[in-house]
Amino acid sequence: MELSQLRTLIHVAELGSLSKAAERLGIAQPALSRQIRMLEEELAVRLFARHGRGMILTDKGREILEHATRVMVELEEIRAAASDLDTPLRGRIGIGFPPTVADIISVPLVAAFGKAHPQVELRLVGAYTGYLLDWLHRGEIDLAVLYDPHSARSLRSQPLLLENLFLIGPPDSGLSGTRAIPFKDLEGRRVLLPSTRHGLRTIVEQCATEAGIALNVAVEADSYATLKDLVRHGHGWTILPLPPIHDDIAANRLAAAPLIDPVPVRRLVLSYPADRPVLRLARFAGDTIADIVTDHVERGIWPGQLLHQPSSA
Amino acid sequence: MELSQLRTLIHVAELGSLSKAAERLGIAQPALSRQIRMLEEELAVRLFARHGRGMILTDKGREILEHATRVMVELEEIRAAASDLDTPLRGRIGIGFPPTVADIISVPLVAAFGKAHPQVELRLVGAYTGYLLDWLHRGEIDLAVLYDPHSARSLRSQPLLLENLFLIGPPDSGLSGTRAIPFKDLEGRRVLLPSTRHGLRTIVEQCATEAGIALNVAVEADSYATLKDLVRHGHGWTILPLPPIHDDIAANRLAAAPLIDPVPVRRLVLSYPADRPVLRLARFAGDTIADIVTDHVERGIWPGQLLHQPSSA
DNA sequence: GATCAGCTATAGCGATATTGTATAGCTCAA
DNA sequence: TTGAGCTATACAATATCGCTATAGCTGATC
Repeated sequence: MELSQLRTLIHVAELGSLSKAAERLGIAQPALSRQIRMLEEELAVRLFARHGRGMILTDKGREILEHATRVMVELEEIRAAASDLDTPLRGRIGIGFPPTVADIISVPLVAAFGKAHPQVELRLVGAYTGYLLDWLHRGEIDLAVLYDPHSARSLRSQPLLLENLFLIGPPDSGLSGTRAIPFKDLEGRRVLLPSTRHGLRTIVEQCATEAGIALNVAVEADSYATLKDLVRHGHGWTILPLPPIHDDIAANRLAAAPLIDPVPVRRLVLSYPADRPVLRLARFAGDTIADIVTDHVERGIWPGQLLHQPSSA
Repeated sequence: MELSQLRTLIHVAELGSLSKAAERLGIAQPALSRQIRMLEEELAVRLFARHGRGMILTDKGREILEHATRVMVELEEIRAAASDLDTPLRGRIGIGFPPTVADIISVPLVAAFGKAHPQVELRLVGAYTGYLLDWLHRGEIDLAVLYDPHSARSLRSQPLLLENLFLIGPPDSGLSGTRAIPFKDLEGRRVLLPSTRHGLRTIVEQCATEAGIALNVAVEADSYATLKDLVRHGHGWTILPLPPIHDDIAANRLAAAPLIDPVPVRRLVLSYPADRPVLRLARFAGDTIADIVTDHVERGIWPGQLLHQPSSA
């Protein structure tokens, strides 16, 4: 096995043709034909099925291609390690967030990339966990911040934060950051919540069960903006994380109080596809996101309990 | 860069000598000298520091060696993929468990290896999470089942199970699997628990706080056997997972009841070091452990909530 | 300080491997 | 049927690799 053979395998697989690969690589077509033949002979395996106009990978060829690709990735990492490490990274990366998390993290994340790796093209995607999971699996994004899904085997996740949820009411509701409200006190009161397919709703209902009460869910709305508006106009209270409410509280449009007995929390994780190595670009993005989360929690902007060790800088 | 150069790098690094590597590889020493020189020239990096009797890796050389090793691992995976997949794996693997989990998993795990990969040498290690984490980091074990630690960045974890904890009393305590006990009922009652540095204790105290009560911890003991004995002899009640109690309940030596408001649970995860690729041996072990956990939960032997999708068999 | 053992590095040469050229042969579209 | 587009093989040319010979350095020993 030689690196040139693996390189040829990769290019022929992508182009479906020895002749096209020869043109791309600047090597005569018969040379590539023999490289593939010698690789197939050494492994005693048919990598390609030939037909009249080109060749396509067999199942076994596809499997071996994945390893060959990883070899190339490691060689790139070798070259990267050998080169000046301060050299800015290039390329593009897709990062997914739940909408409210995107609001918090986008600006400092873009600033961090702009400073360290200005040539990187960022693609920041805000969507709900179900969509983000789908895009991770399909390779349309490279990593995502997720509210804790029941992890598929194909994801590698590292916990970031247990995010506290707060009771949100109108400004004259008497709710205060300094006076915790027992969950039981919500019995009989009108609450406005996202729909049952929303993870936050599941957590709130779980807490109601633990507190031994039934919730009076007057309205379901999946948009935080809608929920906030309804609360401001006196249609009931809601339960949300604090960051999207921060400005409304400062402007005395809304009030918030912590909940206890029990304390509703959501688990935030950073997830990567498990079947692809985490490249330096994704690693930088993940580290930066973790640092931003840490900073926001430590400054009190984002109430919750950190679940990871901040990276040493 | 050529594979022969990477292979030479690996052997010279290990032996600290071109001459010794030449002897091992059956190639003349000047040929290896030129291979290393050409690799250093291509990468524009000093991989080795030469001295009078041999050569040792530089920091950069050590970093590049890790990638080179991964390349070799991927090549082995290519050869393995190419060969008959039913061929039993060989080698040795270290797997760590918390003690009670080891009791449950060891026999079916060894049976599964014996059937599919009889030539694999298993090393099953029972220890508490702190020790297991340390051994994972140091490479003394290859994967571990852990009660959910605050994950270090260097681990890749996949969730397995939310394990329910039960209230355990003597047979005449009136405790029954069919009658859940509210956590509040423990107020004022003598309870026997592991010490404060034990994860289970943390969870129980957290639940007590949520229930708004203080626990009367009469005795601390880290051994489940000791706790069981003390309970049997009427010194108080304890809170433990069900599997280690299973036989005692069947023999009417102990009684158990679920707890609610809140329900105490522990999160079980399967962890691998993040800085090493998961080889087929470790992957087989991980899949098998997940299957055993699934089987035990589905048969009711291990009460809890599965957190992963069972592998399709 | 001299000598020797143990090591790495380079030069030159022959053997081997790889690539390029020429071309045969197959498939498929027009 | 013809021609375009492709893969596969044979052979020659070129590049690479390993071997031998040996220079030079370091460090242990006497």
